[in-house]
Amino acid sequence: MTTRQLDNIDKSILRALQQDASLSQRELADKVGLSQNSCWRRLTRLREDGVITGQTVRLDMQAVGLDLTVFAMVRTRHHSAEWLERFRKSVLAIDNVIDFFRIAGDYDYMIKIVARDMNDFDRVYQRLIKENELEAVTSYIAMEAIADSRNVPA
Amino acid sequence: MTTRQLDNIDKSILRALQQDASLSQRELADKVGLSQNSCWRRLTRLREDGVITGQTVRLDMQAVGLDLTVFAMVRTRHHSAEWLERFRKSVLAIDNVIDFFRIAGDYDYMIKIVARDMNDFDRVYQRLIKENELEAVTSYIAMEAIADSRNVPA
DNA sequence: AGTGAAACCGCACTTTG
DNA sequence: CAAAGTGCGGTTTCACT
Repeated sequence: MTTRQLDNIDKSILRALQQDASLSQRELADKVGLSQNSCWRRLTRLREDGVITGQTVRLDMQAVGLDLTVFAMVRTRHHSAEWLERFRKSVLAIDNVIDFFRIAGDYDYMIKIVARDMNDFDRVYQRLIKENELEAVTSYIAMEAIADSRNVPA
Repeated sequence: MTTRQLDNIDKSILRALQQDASLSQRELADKVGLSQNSCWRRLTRLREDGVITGQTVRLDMQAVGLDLTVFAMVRTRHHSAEWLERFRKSVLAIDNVIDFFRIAGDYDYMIKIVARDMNDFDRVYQRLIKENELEAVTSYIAMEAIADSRNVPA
C-alpha cells in the first residue's frame, strides 16, 4: 500500500530478480553495481515494503502437461452484490483459472484457463456455466503461446 | 522436450515451489515428506529435465506503478509468412506485453499489456497500430484484477 | 554426516545531497 | 545533518558431496 518511490537501482534489482531470482547476493550486488551489504538492505526493504511479494518457479507447461490455454470472455446476467460474490468464489475455486479480471466493454470478465487437453477444458467450461447463470461466454482457444508471463518492465 | 512422467511427489514439489520458491531444501523436504537428500536429487532432475525452467519474483503491480492491465484482441489483415514474422517481432519488442497468444476464433491474437496509466497504454496502442496494418483491435480495459498469474495446478 | 560456501547482520567509516 | 553506501568482521544456515 505504501506507494514507495523506486529509484533506478531498485528497478534494476527488480529486473535482475525477475529474470533470475536464484541469483546469489554477491552476483546480484555485482550486477546492479552495489556492495553486497547495501544491496541486501535494499532487497530486505523491497520485501518489507511489499514490492516483492514472493518468489516462484517458472514451469514448462508442456512438461507439466498443461499446454492448452483458453481465454474465456464472460458476460454475466445478474448484477446483485451477492450474485457477483458467489460468481467470484465459484471461479476462484477452479484451480485451472490462472487470470481472472473484471473488464470494461461488451464482456464483463476475462478468464485465462489452463488445461491438460480439450476434455479437461470442457470439464472446466461445463462447471463454469453450470454453477453460474451467464449470459454469454466466448472461448478463444490458444493455438500458440508466442509469449507467456513475460517479465514486467520495472 | 523429454515428456517425462511426473509422479505425485514431483507434483507436490512443484506445488510447494510455486507457492514459495524461497523454501530451503530442508523445509521443502519436510513439506513433501522426503529426506533432504532424495528431495534434492528430485529437484535437480526437475531442473535438468526442463520441467522447472527458472525462478522469478512476484511483484506488487501497484507498487511498481503498473496497475493498468489491458487485453487487446487483434485481427490481422495480412497473412503472409513474412508479414506475420514482422508482426511478432514488432509485438515482442514492446516490453509492456506480458502475454502474446495466437488464438482461434473471430480474432487472431490476444495480447495482455500492462501500463502505468491510460496515457502509457495509449502510447503502446498507437505504436501497435502504427507499426502493423491491422484489421481490428478490441481493447478490454481491466477494471479489477481478481486473480493475476495464479499457480498452475501441477 | 561433513564441509565449504553463502546468507545474514552488526559496526565503524565514507560519501552524497 | 541525514540518508545511503562501503568494507570488514563474525555467526548461522544452507547446498551439495
